[in-house]
Amino acid sequence: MNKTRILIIEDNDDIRESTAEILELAGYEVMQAENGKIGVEVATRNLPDLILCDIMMPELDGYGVLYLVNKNSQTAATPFIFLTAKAERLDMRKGMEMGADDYLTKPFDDVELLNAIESRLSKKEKLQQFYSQSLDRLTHLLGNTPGIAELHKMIAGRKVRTVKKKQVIYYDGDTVSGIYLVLSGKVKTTKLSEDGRELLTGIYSSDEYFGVPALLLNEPYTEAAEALEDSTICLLPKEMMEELLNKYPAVGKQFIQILSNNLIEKEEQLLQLAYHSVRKRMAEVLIRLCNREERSERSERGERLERTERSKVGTRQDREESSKKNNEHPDSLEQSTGLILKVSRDNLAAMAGMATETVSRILSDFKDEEIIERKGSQIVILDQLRLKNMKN
Amino acid sequence: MNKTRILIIEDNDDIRESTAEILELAGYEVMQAENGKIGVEVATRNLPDLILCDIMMPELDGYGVLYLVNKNSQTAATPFIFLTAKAERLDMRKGMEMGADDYLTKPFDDVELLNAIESRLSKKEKLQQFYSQSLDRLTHLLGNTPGIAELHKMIAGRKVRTVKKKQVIYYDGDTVSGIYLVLSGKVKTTKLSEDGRELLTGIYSSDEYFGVPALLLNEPYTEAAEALEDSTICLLPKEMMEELLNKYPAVGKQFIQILSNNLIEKEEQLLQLAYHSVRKRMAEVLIRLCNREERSERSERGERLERTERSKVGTRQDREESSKKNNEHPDSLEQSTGLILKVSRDNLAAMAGMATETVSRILSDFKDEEIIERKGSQIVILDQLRLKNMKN
DNA sequence: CGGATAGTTGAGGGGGGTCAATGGCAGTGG
DNA sequence: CCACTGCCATTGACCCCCCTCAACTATCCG
Repeated sequence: MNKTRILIIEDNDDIRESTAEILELAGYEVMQAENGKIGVEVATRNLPDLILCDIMMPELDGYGVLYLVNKNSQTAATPFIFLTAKAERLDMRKGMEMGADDYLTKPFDDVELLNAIESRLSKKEKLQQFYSQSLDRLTHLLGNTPGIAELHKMIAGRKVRTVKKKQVIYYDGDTVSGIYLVLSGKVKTTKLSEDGRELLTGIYSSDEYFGVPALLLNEPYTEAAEALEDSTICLLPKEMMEELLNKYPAVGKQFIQILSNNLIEKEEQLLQLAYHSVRKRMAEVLIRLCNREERSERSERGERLERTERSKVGTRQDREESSKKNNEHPDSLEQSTGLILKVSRDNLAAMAGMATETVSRILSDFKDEEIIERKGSQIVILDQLRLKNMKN
Repeated sequence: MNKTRILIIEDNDDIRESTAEILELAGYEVMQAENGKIGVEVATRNLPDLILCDIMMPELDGYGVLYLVNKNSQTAATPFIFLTAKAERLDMRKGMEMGADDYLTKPFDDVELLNAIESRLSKKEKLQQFYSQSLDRLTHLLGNTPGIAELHKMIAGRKVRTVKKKQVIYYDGDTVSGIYLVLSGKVKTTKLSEDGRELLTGIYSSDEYFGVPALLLNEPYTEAAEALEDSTICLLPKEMMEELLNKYPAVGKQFIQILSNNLIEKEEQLLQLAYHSVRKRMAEVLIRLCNREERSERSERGERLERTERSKVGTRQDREESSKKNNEHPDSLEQSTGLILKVSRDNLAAMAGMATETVSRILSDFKDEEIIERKGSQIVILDQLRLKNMKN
């Protein structure tokens, strides 16, 4: 096997050369660049396996490098680690949100450096493997017309980004660089009203796209996106999408379906907000969440054959799944009593457009009426039917 | 010029033959069919210029004939007149809603018959001419990529349907036969809540499509559509749309844009319904209506050169336009004070999701504050800015 | 184990829905 | 021409739903 090749972009000669030395001793092949511009050139020409990059640099700063590297499909999947002085911590978050994979604060010692690099390289491999599974799943589910296959090939080449719970992926008003696909975890999109209350406009889990309408309209986002739990997502850049849309009608049809579904759902929600009591709205929100849950459960079950090796990756996640299975087997029908939802009151309130206190009160009522049960902050749905027939 | 060719479909031999005789005397070329099945065959083979058709027939009834004739693109644009016994009046409405152009109640005399036929033939010509103008307009506006041109060619071949104010075009739950394009007039789509209150989900005027998501999802309508004023619309059947979508990415892109826009607008409305006071919501609804008005006004103005002959067709409509122009010229800026809106309180209430009484009250307040003025049941917008900055 | 964060419960008040009565306006028929 | 009728818009009275504020309790985390 070839040596792993690392590119260091750093304007300070001392730091760059000493770092390079450490890495060479550790058995890596090292390339050096003394500013961002050169760095990008080297990256595109030599396609390193990993990039270390300073933020503060003349000519082109670290953000610029990251942006350009991500834009180029050949280098986009390359792990990218920021090197940064301690004072720049705040800017770091921005860097992470732009798609950097990790960061090291200067001064760093040898161990830190090598650890970060190795963990990143191994993680990349794992994620790549994991993602290729969910890709298979997608392909499997959606059939395999010419355009869709291209779409998936494109997804395959993209960098997988991990976001932590509560991390913001984009803000309302940000310019759009592409469309996002959730590989694992959950992401919510929200709109803020002037007085600061938020409305949850969508929840997206595995295999779902978000940020779609903004991309296709070529306008800034009209909503913010935030991870509900630790998630892995994948950015499909605008240029690629447009090319695919222009070439393959099937891709367009795919998105038309998604948009149409969304639209109808939103109209239903409008009706509910307009004329239904909080009580009924709460019930409807719970049902929406149940349906999501059942759907994703079903799609997971359908795949269980082909990926028994997944247990190597997920640990906590698998425990959850088995606990769900217990509650699911007693009656194997759709009408599954005992579905567990994990949502904060705040998110429930933001979905139904009401105050968190009201959510609390209504859930208490539901519990008294034995429609639901509370397990800590989780909600167990006992009687979907009564939720569906909730009077106004 | 060739003789105009008329097809009579009628199972009663006496009526059919006597009618045929009258028509031949009047100089038409006549074809006869003694039941629906034969009628459809003759229609597709000989492509008559007009079809007269009984409703109650063995083998295939009038509705069936109409359905099949409309489905075939070669015959879809042929004027279609129902012949019906007096007792069947109620069924008639159904026939008209399905796309018949007129009906005659048996027994009818010669004059009635010939009048109906001639008026229909001349109207067809006028409409065809008018529509080809709005087609030009569309093509002009949207550029002329390969797919779009096909789309317009298709529109050109379609029958134009006229609907009267308050006439329902489709109901919630109806199966979808195609997508609608408004050529003139205004159409609203509404959803009904269980307790009968309605929410207005969209208003569509010239050159806008409605019924889009239902078609593209292949599911029944989730809303009802009704004409707000006398309108002309055009149905683009499902099969054709699918073919175009599969062939031309540009067509798909077009609809993606429409859907995305709709989606973002709906999300904005969700936010408003969730957290804004009725007062602010009312202001927002008025602004939405103003924007629509200004937009359609602008697109009309852009075209005024190419269609001076239009005054032959519209009479009432043109008077409206000139009255608008008076209120528009004083300041030629966008910020036009004095925009006139014609909406019923009920529709306003349905748009904002509140009670009509509340609409009344708020409009009264706005009038006191000199933000609007009332001219009969019309509303004159005096101060858009204050509407936009309405506090919550 | 505190300190923070998330969730629950109570009291109070106002925004906006409901019901009902009245006022305007257009269409209809005498 | 007016009276009659029916529909739509307006206004008032009432009161209930749900939001706000506030205090309290549970849960999670270092």
